[in-house]
Amino acid sequence: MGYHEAGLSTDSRTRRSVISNADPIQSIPPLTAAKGALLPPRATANGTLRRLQEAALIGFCERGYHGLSTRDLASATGVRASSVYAHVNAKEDLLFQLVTMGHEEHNELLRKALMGSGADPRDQMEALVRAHVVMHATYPLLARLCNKELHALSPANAERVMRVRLDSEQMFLDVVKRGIETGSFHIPDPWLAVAAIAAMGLRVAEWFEPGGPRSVDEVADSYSEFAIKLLS
Amino acid sequence: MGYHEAGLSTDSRTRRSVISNADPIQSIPPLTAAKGALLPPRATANGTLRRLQEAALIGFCERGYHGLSTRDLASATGVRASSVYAHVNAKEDLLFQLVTMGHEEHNELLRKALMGSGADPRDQMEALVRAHVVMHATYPLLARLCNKELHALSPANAERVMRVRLDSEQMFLDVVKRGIETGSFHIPDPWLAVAAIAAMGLRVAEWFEPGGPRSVDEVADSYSEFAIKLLS
DNA sequence: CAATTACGAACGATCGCTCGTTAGTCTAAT
DNA sequence: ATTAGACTAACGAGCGATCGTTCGTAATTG
Repeated sequence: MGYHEAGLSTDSRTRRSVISNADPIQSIPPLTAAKGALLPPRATANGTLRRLQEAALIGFCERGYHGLSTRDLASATGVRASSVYAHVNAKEDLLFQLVTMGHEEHNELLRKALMGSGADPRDQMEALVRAHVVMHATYPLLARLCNKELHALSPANAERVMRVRLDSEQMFLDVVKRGIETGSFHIPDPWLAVAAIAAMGLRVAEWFEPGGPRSVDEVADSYSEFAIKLLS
Repeated sequence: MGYHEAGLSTDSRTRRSVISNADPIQSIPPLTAAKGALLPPRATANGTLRRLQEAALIGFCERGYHGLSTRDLASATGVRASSVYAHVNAKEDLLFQLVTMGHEEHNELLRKALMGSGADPRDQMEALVRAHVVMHATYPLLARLCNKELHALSPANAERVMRVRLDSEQMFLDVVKRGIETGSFHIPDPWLAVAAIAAMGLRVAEWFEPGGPRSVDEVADSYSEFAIKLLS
């Protein structure tokens, strides 16, 4: 069977016909064809399941979880709708797999960054922000999914994801608190600063393009510098 | 007719039964009952249309555009599904009304902030960030909708919204560029700094609670200080 | 009387998903 | 070497439910 490119047809859920002339001046960027790998190396699935995951990633991002039907998902994968269920138990499983993947990759990158940096809170924070930005610039679709479609998860699955998220947040918070104790940082509200720093990186996934004018490293450098300035 | 609270029933679109014990440790915050007004004063609609807008705002945020059916929307409004169409031509109209409202309110707040500040780029930036944060903390649901559900708009409607958005971005960019010229700011990449500063404020809508430990002013103060530090 | 707002019924389309079947592939016994 | 059986992944058909929307009509309002 030939490998179908994960191109999604026009949204079959918008029934009302729409005058679709006038290409938007700068609408949502066309994310159907990203440059690098869509999924991190920890995504071990291959074959049809892998293509399902990648098509789901693109489709959920472009249309939202409920906006992508299993038939369109199957079509983008090059398979029939019924065949999807030979690989997953439910549509939600795909979302959960992707969101889990994203959160665990993010958490591991942060952890490694922290382990690889010295004892200076400034170095630690730079490493954290760098890893945070690298994640969001390297896997922007996955990051977007993790931040926009959590509502479609069952409560039990959402809880598992949130646990990882809180753990990641705690890493930032611990570094900031220790930096205040050691006199490196001068901030009255550690949580608020962490929220601001994390937010900068999160948003990178919304505009970064692998082939664009800025390299991942340039953005990571700038943002870690921003973070240090912000904390000083 | 009694005013129905905009309580949404459990998601009727998730068919597969799910073991939903174990309340999530900190899942998506319950946004069904916000403290202040859901919509800015520029929302002139009253009566049923107003309640439709507010129920749509809550529902679209909680479940995504395609995740909220017109029947659930009507039910939350205290009306039948067919009655919705006495007030709007299509489901998308409600999303467009809300998203337009949010973007125009945001744009106007920025413009007023800029007009009310002096000639110093630092003051101007502080005013912009303050307005930016105030918007996202005062109308968090509206802000979330504006940043998560644009994909469900028709291309023509998305274009109109993006025009306002680009105009708002330009205000930040102009102030930063002039600040560099006057020697107030020292950064190599104005756009990147604007992206970072804007991102901090955008994220406020995801966690801010009107009755929470931090007041709107406190957050706005901190974030405008962050922005100045970041640009220096 | 005209306009507005609500309603129940129902339209065709699409939803997530299940079922029985089939073709291909690997293993193991003949 | 061949065959039997188990397993896999794909398929078309179709299930009941729900989708966004339309329509004719009744009640209310100015």
